[in-house]
Amino acid sequence: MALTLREQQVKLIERISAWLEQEDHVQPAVARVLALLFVSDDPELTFDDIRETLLLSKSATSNAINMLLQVELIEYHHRIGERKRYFRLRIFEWQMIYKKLMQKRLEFHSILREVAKQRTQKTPEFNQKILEIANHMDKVTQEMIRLLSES
Amino acid sequence: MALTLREQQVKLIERISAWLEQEDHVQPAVARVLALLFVSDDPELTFDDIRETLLLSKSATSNAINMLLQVELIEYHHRIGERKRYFRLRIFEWQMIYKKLMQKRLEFHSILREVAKQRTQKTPEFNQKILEIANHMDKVTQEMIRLLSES
DNA sequence: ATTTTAGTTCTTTTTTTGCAGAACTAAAAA
DNA sequence: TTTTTAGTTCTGCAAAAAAAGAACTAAAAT
Repeated sequence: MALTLREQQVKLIERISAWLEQEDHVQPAVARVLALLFVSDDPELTFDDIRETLLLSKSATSNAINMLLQVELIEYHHRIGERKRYFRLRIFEWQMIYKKLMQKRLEFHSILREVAKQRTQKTPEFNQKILEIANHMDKVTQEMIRLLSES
Repeated sequence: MALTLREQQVKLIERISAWLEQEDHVQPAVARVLALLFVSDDPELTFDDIRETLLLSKSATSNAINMLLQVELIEYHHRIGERKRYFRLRIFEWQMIYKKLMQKRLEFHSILREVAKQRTQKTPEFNQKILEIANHMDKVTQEMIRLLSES
């Protein structure tokens, strides 16, 4: 049976998922599943708890859960003697999540260095500027990653 | 008349725009316009240079340019005696760009604090954990913003 | 005064995404 | 052995996003 959510819980789910959709371009159903795990009274929910509470189809629920598992934002475990999985947040390794975001930025800086190298040689100042910026952004990003590792 | 791009330039445009589309969810035409400004031999291009080189319609070009202007990733100026605008990258204020991204994260941390406050009181450890994480993420993010300001 | 330039805005078409629903599957329970 | 549980996978559709094309506009040039 579906969980009964208080009005404030519903509102928070809306706020969280709106943020995730707009800022991180997380797809709606995925955002709502994640949000539900933040606000539900029980921090561990089953497939059907999620499906029934959010009024999603099985396929949408399955997809959303598998996406969240893949990016390691949630995890599951079994309770002894039970078949179904209990899903919960994994945000407690949030440094890892932030680190991944930073790593992605580093890739972009590499592309920029490639650009600086391959550009026409007729614009040396511009090329140099791109290279400097790539290196500078890279240094700062590395520093951020270090900062996260210490946390 | 359209610019003639070397094969390596085309490949770089593809790499840059693919990254922007996948990691930053920038829409295709916008990503390509930005990419073109990185790789074109001339760092300043007109509306029609862009339109013809990327084979875009006027409306798509107009939209893409205006979006990039709005988020301050590009800027334009006029050459004396000429009517058309010359667009160029503004990535040289990249710290500002990164700062904006970080500021957005802070909003999410605020929502999390709200969650911790509004959750059921029956899971004090879980609530406390959310609060601690929000505060911790916030501190580190602020530190990153400071790091960017120094750069 | 009218034509051209450098775009913008509106409408339509195309493409992509997100989800529902049904059919399917593998393991466990009865 | 068959039935149930706990999902997954496939097909199709509706809505939203992205871009095209045409009509429009304001300033400048002729």
